[in-house]
Amino acid sequence: MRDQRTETHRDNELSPPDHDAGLIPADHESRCNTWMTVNTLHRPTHRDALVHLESAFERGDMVTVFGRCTVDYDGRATSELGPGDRLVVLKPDGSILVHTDEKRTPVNWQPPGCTHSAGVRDGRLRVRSTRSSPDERLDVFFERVEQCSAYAVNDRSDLELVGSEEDLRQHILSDPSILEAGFEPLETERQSDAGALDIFGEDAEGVPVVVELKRRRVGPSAASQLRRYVDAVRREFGDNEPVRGVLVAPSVTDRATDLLDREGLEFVALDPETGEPPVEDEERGNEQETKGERADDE
Amino acid sequence: MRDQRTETHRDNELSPPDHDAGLIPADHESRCNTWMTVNTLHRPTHRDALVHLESAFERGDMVTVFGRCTVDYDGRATSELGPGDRLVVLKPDGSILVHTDEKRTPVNWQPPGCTHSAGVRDGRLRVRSTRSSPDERLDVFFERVEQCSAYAVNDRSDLELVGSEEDLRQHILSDPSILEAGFEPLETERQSDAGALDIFGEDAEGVPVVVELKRRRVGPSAASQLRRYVDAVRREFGDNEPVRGVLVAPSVTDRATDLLDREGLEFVALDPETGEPPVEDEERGNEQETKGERADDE
DNA sequence: CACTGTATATCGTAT
DNA sequence: ATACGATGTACAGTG
Repeated sequence: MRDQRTETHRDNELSPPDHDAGLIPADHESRCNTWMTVNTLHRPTHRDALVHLESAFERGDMVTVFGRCTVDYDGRATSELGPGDRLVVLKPDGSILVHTDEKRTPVNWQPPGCTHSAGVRDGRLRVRSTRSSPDERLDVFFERVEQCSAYAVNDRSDLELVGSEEDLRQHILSDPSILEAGFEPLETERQSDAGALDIFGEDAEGVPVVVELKRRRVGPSAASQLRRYVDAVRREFGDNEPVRGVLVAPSVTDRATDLLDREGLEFVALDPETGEPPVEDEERGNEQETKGERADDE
Repeated sequence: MRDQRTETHRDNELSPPDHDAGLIPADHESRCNTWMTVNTLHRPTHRDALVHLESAFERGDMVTVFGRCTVDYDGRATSELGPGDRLVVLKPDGSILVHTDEKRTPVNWQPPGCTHSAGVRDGRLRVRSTRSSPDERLDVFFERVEQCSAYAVNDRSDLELVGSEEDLRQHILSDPSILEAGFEPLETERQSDAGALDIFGEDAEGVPVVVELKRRRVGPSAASQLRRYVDAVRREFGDNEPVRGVLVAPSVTDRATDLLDREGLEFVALDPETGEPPVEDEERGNEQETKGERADDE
């Protein structure tokens, strides 16, 4: 992902804070290892934190700031957050996260592409992140900084993930019969007036089939999406030509089943990881005949 | 291996402040300065980090761990992440985030409700977060810990946010004419076979109107959603009764406009923050006559 | 629990 | 840049 650094001298921003509570002997720390990967100030003055932040931005470090703060956001929406202790994470790609002690989702944030800056205003440390298009601004005002760390990140690895919709597609393409005997895929991402079709193919009778894939249990919106695609293909092919629509997912809700039935669309249960029919919980209310023929109530 | 500096700044932790897991009374706020709110180890041994983590979990602290690690996830999907430097955040509500130096979204995570644990396995520090239903496990293996911090978080403030779909609804309910002259809201969240309708009302002629609200520019899926609702109400009212469907959003894409037209549905442009027609970029390809009557090409 | 829909969604890809 | 759909979406509200 990123390159590692080669510079270790950072003594300028390691000026010790004024209070002595929780002091880190910075110079000692920097000598501990040749590659300085973390640089931390405990209870710094706003001024020291400011210098620390700015040099971290300069270096392209990832930064965390913990302390008592308020947050102000104005952009796609507008929000205010009163005083509290939060962990703020600033990334060199321009993203910023404000985390409380709850939830996976930050209470405030900004996606990559923003510009970070810091300053002292009215006796508070202001950490600001802005961007244009859309015009947005996120301000964090610290009345007190408990800790401020800069991290030199070295990360080349990419995440490998199994069980996506793409995996489900590969399962079907490598063995089309798991969808239905005689199914023949003709095209993936085939364009239509309504957008790209996941899989377009023909059944054993040569009837066109639109296949929409979902990696997890589907509701009404997936049924509607399939309908839009089938409608588009029908407009393309004319009213005389039959076109089938098949929704493929591990399971389906009752309301979606009703919708599919009304629209004359079909459902096939497949697990995205295995490419096989998922194990049925007989208790659950969604029994579908996985081995029976498809209902031809059209 | 490298066990330099095993005891780092733990002095305050050894005299427990007994601050019952971050729930600090407001009237003791002044004393908060003397309490230890952050507890940090630099380059700890795995064993020291382990002890630090476990007592932080015990206290209900928020925790960050930075170092070189690999990540293993198995649950709704499966993923692997090779070695790299990451910032791991563990929250007392059971959520965990693994952040690289890029993206707003963590590279791996677990939502609230998980159980955190830590241990040393094969010379690596293992931080594990698990839950059942769904059965999921996230393992972070640190080959080296650069820094490990525990934060006592005190946060009572709630986020106040303006510009949501709910705000748009309030705008329309307090002045229904911004939707259309003579519009009368009758019910919000009215139930139908297809789900709850944002606003259900009547126009000046007494014709039923289904209103679907969106806080931002809408595409085909919003049009389909409105169609599902209108269909349900039409089934309810019978074929003789006319039912109108109106999509309200700041703007709409071309494909969604086509879809709405084909379905005989309507669009009204309103900004969720102001409740007024948004300022038009004449350059943009989505000109709609904001002051003209609605197109009655049905 | 499951179901449904919103989100400052974020993110990737194609146009 | 916008459009469109996937996401291990997360999250809230309801039944």
